[in-house]
Amino acid sequence: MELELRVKTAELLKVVRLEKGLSQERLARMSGIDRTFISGVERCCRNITLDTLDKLLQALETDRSGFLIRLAVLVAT
Amino acid sequence: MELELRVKTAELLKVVRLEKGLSQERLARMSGIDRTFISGVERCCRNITLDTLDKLLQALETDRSGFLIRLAVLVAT
DNA sequence: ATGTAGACTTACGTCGACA
DNA sequence: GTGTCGACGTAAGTCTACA
Repeated sequence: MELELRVKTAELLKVVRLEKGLSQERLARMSGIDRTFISGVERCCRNITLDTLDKLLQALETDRSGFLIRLAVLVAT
Repeated sequence: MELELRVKTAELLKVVRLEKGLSQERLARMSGIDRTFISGVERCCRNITLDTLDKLLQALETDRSGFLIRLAVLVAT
């Protein structure tokens, strides 16, 4: 399926954000990424770059390795 | 470290391409991504989006899940 | 707190050419 | 076969404002 990676990443980003108890607003301030863009990413209207994804992961205090493994599981199903 | 995700992804993309015995030229034709851009990505001068990464993985006939796990290992070290 | 809309700047990604 | 350069169109990412 096309777009699979983007869709699953969007899903997982939102899950992790909620796990951390953060609002889009707070994540935006912490990551330096615009809130409206984060909104678009989570609803999968926006195609994110690796650098921007990296910034979000850092702000979420999620280690990259763990995120990638969770993503691998999501993508496999 | 900043850019970690991008750097490690670039590394792994090149490794996988060589494992498959493909040239940048051939990968470009197969994926529909421009050769000069692939060159830039592998040398980490370019910041790729998830959709473009996905296209490259499909052309490389690498399952997304396996790639993400290898990437997780690379990023962890 | 989130979604959307528009206007804006920068970088992604394409293409042709040459070392 | 790869790196690089320059030019180009489109989409990434910012920002303000309103529901």
